[in-house]
Order: sequence, then C-alpha cells, then structure tokens
Amino acid sequence: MEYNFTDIEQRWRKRWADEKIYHVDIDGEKPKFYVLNMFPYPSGAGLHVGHPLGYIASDIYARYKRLCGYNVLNPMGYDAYGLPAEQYAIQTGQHPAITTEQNIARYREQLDKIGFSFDWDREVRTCDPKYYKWTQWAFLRMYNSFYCNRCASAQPISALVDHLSTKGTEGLDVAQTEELHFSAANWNAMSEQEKQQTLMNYRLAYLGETMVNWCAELGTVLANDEVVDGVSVRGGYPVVQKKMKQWCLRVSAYAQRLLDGLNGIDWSESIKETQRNWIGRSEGTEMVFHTNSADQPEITIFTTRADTIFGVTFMVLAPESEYVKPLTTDAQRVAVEQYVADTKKRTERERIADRRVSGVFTGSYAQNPFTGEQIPIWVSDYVLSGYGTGAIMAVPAHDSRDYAFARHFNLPIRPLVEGCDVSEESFDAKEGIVCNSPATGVESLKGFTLNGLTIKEAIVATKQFVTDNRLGRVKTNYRLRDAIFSRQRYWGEPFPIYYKDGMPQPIPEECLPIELPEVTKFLPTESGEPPLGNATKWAWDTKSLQVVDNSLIDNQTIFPLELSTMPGFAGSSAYYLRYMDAHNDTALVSEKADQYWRNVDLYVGGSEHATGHLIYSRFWNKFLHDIGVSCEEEPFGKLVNQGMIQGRSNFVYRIKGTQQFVSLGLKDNYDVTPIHVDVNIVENDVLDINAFRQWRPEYENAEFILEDGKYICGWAVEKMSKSMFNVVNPDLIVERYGADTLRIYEMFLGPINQSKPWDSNGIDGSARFLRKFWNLFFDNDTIAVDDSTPTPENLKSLHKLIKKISEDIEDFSFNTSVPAFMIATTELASQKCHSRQILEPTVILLAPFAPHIAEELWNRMGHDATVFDEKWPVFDEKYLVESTVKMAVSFNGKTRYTIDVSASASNDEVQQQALGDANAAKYLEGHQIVKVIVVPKRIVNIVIK
RNA sequence: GCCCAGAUGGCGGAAUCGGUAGACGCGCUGGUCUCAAACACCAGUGGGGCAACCCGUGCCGGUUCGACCCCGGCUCUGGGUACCA
Repeated sequence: MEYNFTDIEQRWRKRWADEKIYHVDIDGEKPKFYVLNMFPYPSGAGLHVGHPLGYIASDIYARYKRLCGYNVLNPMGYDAYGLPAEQYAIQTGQHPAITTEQNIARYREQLDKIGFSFDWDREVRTCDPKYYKWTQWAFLRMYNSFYCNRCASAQPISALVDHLSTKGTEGLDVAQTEELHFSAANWNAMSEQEKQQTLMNYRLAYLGETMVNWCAELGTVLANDEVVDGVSVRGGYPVVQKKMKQWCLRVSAYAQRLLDGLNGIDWSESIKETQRNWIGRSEGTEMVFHTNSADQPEITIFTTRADTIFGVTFMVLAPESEYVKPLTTDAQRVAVEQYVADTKKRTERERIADRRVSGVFTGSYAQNPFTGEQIPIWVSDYVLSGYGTGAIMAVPAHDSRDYAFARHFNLPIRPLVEGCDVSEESFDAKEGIVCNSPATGVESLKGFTLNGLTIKEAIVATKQFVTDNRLGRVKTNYRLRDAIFSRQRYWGEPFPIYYKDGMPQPIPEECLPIELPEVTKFLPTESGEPPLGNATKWAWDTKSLQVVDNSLIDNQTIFPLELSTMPGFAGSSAYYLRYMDAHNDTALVSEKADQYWRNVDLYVGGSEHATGHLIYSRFWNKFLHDIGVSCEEEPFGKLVNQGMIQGRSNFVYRIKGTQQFVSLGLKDNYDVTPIHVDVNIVENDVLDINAFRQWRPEYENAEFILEDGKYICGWAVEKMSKSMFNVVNPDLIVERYGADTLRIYEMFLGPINQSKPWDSNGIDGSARFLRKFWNLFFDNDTIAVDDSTPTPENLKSLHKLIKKISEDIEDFSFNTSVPAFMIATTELASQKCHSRQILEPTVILLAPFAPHIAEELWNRMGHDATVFDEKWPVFDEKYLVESTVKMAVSFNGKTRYTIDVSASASNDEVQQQALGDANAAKYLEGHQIVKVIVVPKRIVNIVIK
C-alpha cells in the first residue's frame, strides 16, 4: 500500500476542522494544561521553515499532554500592530489594516498545512478593537493606581488622595518619580490642576518629562530594548537622547518583585540571568557632600564602594544634571555651558563610538564628609544622568573610569589597598586590606578609621557609620527604567486619554474601546505632530461620551484626544489571559476562566524577547494580579527558547571577467567570485544547470567547468533571508514530502534550543522512515494488523519505545525521539510483528509527532474516533528485564572483550566469569591482579600491574 | 571589558548516573533491481595497520581502577550586555 501523504493529510485536516476536535472548554473533570507559543507578527514575507520550529515542538507537547488525559489549551493569534505595515502604508498608501489582514490570511493558510492542534475559536489579534479594548482598560487601571512599597502591591489612586489630604507625604512609602515633601494643608490648598500634576508623580501609568530615545527617521520615541548600539533595532537609524513628555509605565516599582519572581519559575538560567542583569539591583550608599556656599545645593551621590571615601579626589556631575547650573562659577560658566551644549549634540552612538575622555571643571568645591577636605567638582559625560543621582564621588585609584579621567586631567590618585599598584591602571577588585583610610596625619570625623579591615568589612562599617551619623543612607538602586509607553505612530492602540487645560484626563472605562481613527496620511503632520494629528475625527465629547469631529473642539465640553499610540509590547503583554476567555465582552478574563486556566504551563518562543516582552508581560501580569484579575503572580511557568533556524546558502564560482562557472572542487585553480545562488535550484549541493541558466537573464549563456559531470556548489550558514536566496518555504516541503515529514524532520534537526542551519539534504531520511512505518501495517494492499499474541521481542521493542518517547517529550528532547522511532520500526519490521497489541500503542506514540499518518492508521485499524482521545501507553519495566546481559571487560580501563552474564548474577559471580573466560588468560599473562571493579550490568574493570 | 552557552567523523548530531565514544540520519563506497537512470532495497563506512593492535571527543595539566562527562589553567566560536559608580 502506497503512503499517499497528500490525500491523507488533506482528509484529516478537513475532518479535524469540521469536527472541531481541538476546541476546548473549561472541564472541571480534567486537569488543565496551558501550552502557548509567542504569537507571530504577520509580516509580508510569510512563514519560512524556521518559524514553525517552536510551534511543532509545542504542538507535540500539547498533543502528548492531551493523550495523558489533560484538558489542553493551545491557542494561536497575531501580534498585528507593528512598524513594517505602517512603513509599507507610508510608501504605498495601502491602509495597514488591509495589508495586515492579507498577511494574516497567508499565515493562516501556511499554518493550516502543518497540522497544528490550535483552538482557532480563541484566536486574538492585537489590532482588533474587541481585543485592544482590554489593552486600553489595563492602561486606565494603571493610570488610576499607585504602588505602595509597604504592602508591595498596586493600590487605587483614591487611597493615595485620602492619605495626602489627611497626612500629606508624611509616612508615605510609595514608588515615585521624585521624592516630594508637603503637608496635608499644602495638598488641600492646591488647585485641581496642581493636584493632578502632583499625582503624576505616583501613578503607575504617568505622563512624564523624561529623557527618551528619539529616532528622527522613524519620527518616534523608542524603548530601551528597541535601541541597540545607539541605533534603532528596526531600520538601524540613529537615536538621540531628547527630553520629551511621554506616557510611561512605572515598571521600576516592580523591580524587586520581578527579580524575586525569577527564583520560582522554570526558565533557562541564561534568560533568568539576562533579566537579573537588566533589572540590575545594586546595593549601595547615598552620601551627601556639602558645598562651600549657602546658595549652592548640597550634592547627593550614590556609590557601592562607600569604603573608598578616603580616596575621593574629585566629584563628577552628569552634563544633564540639575546640579550643574547652580554649581558653575561665573569664571567657568562659558566653558561649562559650551561643554554641556557639545554633549547634547552628540548622539549616543557617537558617544559610544568615540569614547574619549572629556570634561570641564565647574569652579566649585565640595567637602569630603569624613575629612572636610576640599574636592573639585567636574562635569563629564561618562556620568549618566539617569542612574543613581547623576553625580558621583570619584575614586581614581579604584575605578577604571575615574582613573582614566584623573590621568587625563592630572588629578591626584590615592590608593587605599595595601600593596596595590596604581601606576598603570586602577585596582577595581573588592579584595585586599584597606590602608590610608584615613592616611597618616589626616583627621577623620570622630576618629573613624577603616585601616586594617578587608574591603568587604570596610563597606559594611562605612554604611553603618553613614547611617548612624546621618551622612546619608543605605540605598538599593535598580538599573531597570520605567517603560516609555508613547509612540508617535499610527498603527498602534490609541490612548483612552483626552486633554483639558493641558492636563490629561482618562476616558471612562465603560466607553472603551476608543477605536483607531481613519487618516489619509500615515506620516507625521507638517507641524511635527504624530500621524493621528492627521485625523479629522479625533476629539472627545464629554457630554455624549463619544469621539467626535475635531472642528467641534471648544475646550469646554469637547476636547482633543491624545495623538500618540501605544508601543508594540502593549498588546502582547496580557494576550495569554485573553485566550482563556477570548470572547468575553465584560471582562479581560472572567474569574472562572482565570481560576481554571491560571497561567501558561509551557511557553515556547525566542530568547530575543528576554529584556522586552518577557519583562513587560511579567510586570503587566503582576499589576493585574495586584488588582485581582490574574490569580497567578507569574504568567509563564516553564519557558522553552527554540533556537533560530539559519539559512544554508549555496554559491557558484564565476571566473572573474568571464561567463564561466567552476565547480567547488576546482575553484582554487582560478581567480573566482562567489555568487549566491537560489537554494531552490540546488539539490544536495548539485546545481541544476538548466534551471540556473533560466534563473536570471545574465546567466543565460553561462558555461560550466564540472567535476565528475556535476556542478558542485559551495555553501555557508547565514541568516535566512531573501537577499541570500536561501529562504525555504514550508509549503514546498509539505507539497513534496508531506506535513508529517516536515514535522519529524524539523525535530530531528537538532536540540530545540540550539540555533542550527536548515539543510534540506537530510529530509529524505525522515520521509523514508515514515514510509517504512506505514509499511509495518500493510501486507501488499491490505491492512495486516491481527489479534496475534505479541512475542517477548515485540513487547520489548514497544516498551523500550514507550519509555524513551515519554522521557524525551517531558525533557523536550524531540531530536532523540526520532531515532527511537526509526529503531523500533526496523525492529518490528524484522520481527514481522502484526500484533494489534503492539501496533496500536505504537501509533499513539507517533501521533504527537506525525498526527496525520497516525490518524489514518488508527482509522484503518478499525477505529472511528480520533486517536487523540486515546490514552498514552503505560510503560512496564518487566518487558525490558533481560535474562542475560552483555558486559564489557576492561583491563586498566581499556575494554578488551565482552561477556554474556546472567542478569541475576551477583558481582562475585560476574567477576568469576570474567576472569574465567579464555580471553582473560591472554591479558593477564605476566601481570598481577590488583583489584576488580564490577559495575552491575555495565562493566568489569580488572586492575593489573 | 563583563555575564552566559558551546567545541565529538566528510556533515547534522547521540552517549540524560563517571562505565563498550560516534546512536540515528545525511553523504560516500559496493551490491540487487533496470536497456539505462531515478526511486527502492541490502551491506560497509572515525583515523592508521595485512593483522595482533595503536591513536582518537578544541589545547595543557590534575583527580579516578576508569573522564566527552568532575577540578585548575588556556584557545576559539556563538549569544547577551556595556561608561550602571
């Protein structure tokens, strides 16, 4: 019987869809299991063979869990807002909604061919108003919340207003932009506008004047994770620092919880470490340095090395620091202003590329709080305004950056560790015994000294002294910044915000969603406003509670709406919750659905989201947890990162200045240029010469120098992309080999979490395996499954397979499952096994990997129902018990021969047998036995001398 | 610079507990079938040697009866991150 995969796959896909066998509902009888893939951005290029890798792995797991009796939720949707659709719209005028719709249709068509067990009834699209209603809703909830440090939870803003109106800021311990101090009387005396302004300091979603990454070419601000090396991730355009009023999310409030939460989740250590570094907790000390004149502010600095206080020889302010202006003396004003202006002009990229030492003296001095010594205050761009307090105490002997600065400007360097050499470089290590702290003859405050302590002891002692003497305080800093939440783009979620007297006002929740307005142009307006500035119907009527025409704006009852839209991560931050209850019009997710599905048990996606989506999503979920929407504190229990599938490019070698192409093995005899050639006209690295001549007009008259009558192409592993001509489309593989072969082959390629090149050369092996598997069940054209009693060999082959496959799936080692199937198939074929008791469980084992063929065989064996309603076979050790075992015998660790021993033999008996063997005499000749080590069922090692 | 991961035949990769290194697949070689080719099937395939054997998991050293695996020191590759005080 021929294995006709095209017919089989089409038939089963239709039946699965018609009977909705992958549709799931809450089922109190069964335990739940939630499998999730990071949903794709539907790009215009469609899927290539790399995209389905993670989907196939998670589908195998989902089908396996279903067979194990779980109620499995395995949804799919689209992250549909994004820059490429908008840029395409700018170029062509085509509305992004239309191209997005087309791309989604194409994705769906491609996904459907691979046989996934998705419950499409739960599909979400981030650009659907029914979906982004809940994105806007969550934003409003954040706007109306603040973060209480004492209860480590988000609280309604009304609770804060109560506190402020009765106690002012007294006893307040909350997350805030800057620490404010005022009394209840002050608060009550504020105008409504002032109160609103003040509350912005505390809201979890707030409008803040912050330094942002501004990308002029894209016309928008970008989040920190969207900028790499000073250029935008998308497009690679330069990014500059600019102060702008932007919506922000107070992610920093959750820094500690985001850090703590990592300990309880099953993610790869590398991703957790990346997040820990990104959060960047550092424990240190804030110290106050007094300046000399009453009209100059005192300077607060942050340091993790308080122990180096006696080595401070200068201070440095960030150019953007608010301390700069009041601390600049008249004599230095021109130089300082010039320096600050110069710094502003340089992009971050330039600052990184050309890391020269620069700076300028302010003319002012501060006093060392421990010795009263006069310390010059400088300004330099190596100090960042955004971290700590934007001011540092410089200890050139023990910080390499301070060292470089001191050397450049000839400032003193004062070593504080016994025996350290600072003549060439600073001594940054936190090891050694402290000296010169204070130096001989220097008077220290209250006789305080660190001399003789280790650095670690000195840090503790200094912190204690600083706290006791009110010179500052112990402080924990986080590198994690608040997320900038505005984008000056069209194709994103609009904010449910309008402006009254310049102050933002929330639109009531019950009016959501506020739908994205139509525009005719997708570019910023001529006055530099975001694209929504082009909308003509984009004003809020506070009476009728609806969006109305701009011409009606009177700033009395009708007001302008926010022109920015939300960033890409907004829609992807809570989509896993929405899948639980995708059609609920009254809640993001019902309590019932949330209580049942709880959180994602298995999340599969790329590691490139480590500092983006995977942080924002955890933050967003923690907020929803605080307000009682999500019952779990962490959204994703187990995370598996699939590797990238790279392209395997092929090359032809043209002899320079000719139309002659030389085969790989002969190319070194000529002066050649390698040229990328379309991998689709190359098979097993052999070029299809005729196809090549037709590929492009310029190769029409190409001539070839062959080896063994063939043209062999060179190859290289590169990113899979159109320009390298190495894109492999899964549709073509499915057409030629079938979806089951594609699935098996993608898993066989290598470990799931490893990046690896796509190599079509090996796919025949996977196709051959499925054909052999299919043939197990047929005798010529008839199904050959009978009710015969299985032999011990049959049972052994089966149970070996059950054990291996079950373990592999649990461990996500699908690449080693495929060989196990191949071996079992070979064994069962040579045993001529036709027993139903063996073949039926074998089909169930294969079903997660190759669902179509499994269904077909299941059906042909006489079952009407789907194989996925069966039970996963139970492994029984007893079938694997051997009567005899092969053991290796080695002498001094070198294996010489093997012996067959009874499985029940004791170690002594095994030793007797190994030494009694005729071979033993040969190897023992002229030697003495020192000892014999017997490892049961494995090896007998005889130590001789 | 710092952090993380890795290095095994011609290639992708196995060896999940420190116990016969190279499973399985690709490729290659030989054979069967065929007028021939493709497909399919069968056999062989780490290197050296006629053989007994010897050598072999990036490099150097250590622990052990025994090391791809553990420890110390390097080299290289991939990824993340970077004036974070």
